[in-house]
Amino acid sequence: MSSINYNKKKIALVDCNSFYVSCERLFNPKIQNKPVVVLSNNDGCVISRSNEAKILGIKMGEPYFKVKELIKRNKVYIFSSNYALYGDLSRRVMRVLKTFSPNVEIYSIDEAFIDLSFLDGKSIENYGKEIRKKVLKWTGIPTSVGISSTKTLSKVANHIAKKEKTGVMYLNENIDEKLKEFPIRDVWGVGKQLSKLYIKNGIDNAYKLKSTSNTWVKKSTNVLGSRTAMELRGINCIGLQTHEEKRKNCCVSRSFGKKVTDLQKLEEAVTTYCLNAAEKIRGDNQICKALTVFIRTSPFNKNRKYYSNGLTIDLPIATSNSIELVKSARKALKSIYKPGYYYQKAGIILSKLKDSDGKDINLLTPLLENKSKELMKAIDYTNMKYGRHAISIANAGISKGWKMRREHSSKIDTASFNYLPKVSAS
DNA sequence: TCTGGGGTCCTAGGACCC
DNA sequence: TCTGGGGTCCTAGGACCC
Repeated sequence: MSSINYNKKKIALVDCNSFYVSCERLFNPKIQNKPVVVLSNNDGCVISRSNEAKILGIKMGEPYFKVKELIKRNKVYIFSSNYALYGDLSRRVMRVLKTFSPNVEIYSIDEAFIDLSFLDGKSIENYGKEIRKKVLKWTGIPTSVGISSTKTLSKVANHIAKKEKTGVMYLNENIDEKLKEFPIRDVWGVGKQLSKLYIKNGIDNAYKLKSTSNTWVKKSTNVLGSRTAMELRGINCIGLQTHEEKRKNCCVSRSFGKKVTDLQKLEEAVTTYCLNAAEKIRGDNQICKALTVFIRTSPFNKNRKYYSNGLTIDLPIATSNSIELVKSARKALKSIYKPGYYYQKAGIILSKLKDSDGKDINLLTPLLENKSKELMKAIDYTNMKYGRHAISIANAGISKGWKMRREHSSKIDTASFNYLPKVSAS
């Protein structure tokens, strides 16, 4: 007996192909059809690969030093990541996507869910093609479009679309056949741990998870696990989030280019991260009530003792004031710092964020608070105009011996006219 | 020698209260 | 000798995502 789905949703997942690589290619036509990778901060890991690079066997997230030889041998083009560029191009892509439906959820820097329920089943595949065409024409970024009745199924459809010539897949018929070929570890929401658990219980593809009793799934995993299984059955459990919500935490952390041993260098780093984070939350009109500082040595080096620690300070008054935050951050750092270790990474998390609507001004120090607000505005403005940290607090240090490596940067800045991409309007 | 960064959500367990 | 139970709130840690 076939069930009838009234008001069945049609959700498209648009995913930019090898997004960071595609961004670099936009400004460098020579690397079309060539193997290309983009490295994470500090040139640590491979985080984006062109198809040619994937074929060479370079894996996602692989440490750069492990594939360095392979990369050299095959003349793979390498880029250090340039997030300002990718963020800018992402916004352009999303702007185009919003012309296709009033209900768009920007899911990540290179992905968006689009509600296409207003279309009939016949026109939907063509609509997907139109989306791809327009995004490519207006931004130069290639995409894949997967469409189905739930977010989880549209993720599956998108995987399949990546292998289709058209780049579009409407998963509506023979769903079970497709799910039988779909490995469990590739299902959205199934990570390493769940994958292990499912396979141990004989569930090695998406179809088997779909057919497993919900009671078992819920008992063996949690509500998220059962939500995934339900979505595979075509039942919508994960709603479309069409308005952007403000973040609840703000973290700035970096690995160091060289290991750091002394407190002063750590202080410089943590101060810089703190200034960054404070600027970020002020940009969103937020204030924070708590702050965490963490430091750690390398978890990979088996020859040295591992140390990892963090301390959270509950602030007496919620604030976004850089000076206040830096003061607390330094205090936290001092109490977790231990000499004799080779630190690899440090970071700061601003948490318990809330909107700063002016009501939060402390009654005891309204004058001071207002003054510092003006000061923060001035700092943000100057940094925006003259480059990041034209103005900085003395403790941020000048030498920056701990700064990260970025040896392969394309140095493209979309804010500069010299680098505007040429898009053909044919 | 060299292994990213920034998020979200859920759960178990402790603290606390009556 | 006998040492409750149920509720709420918070947090740390884990799992997941890109």
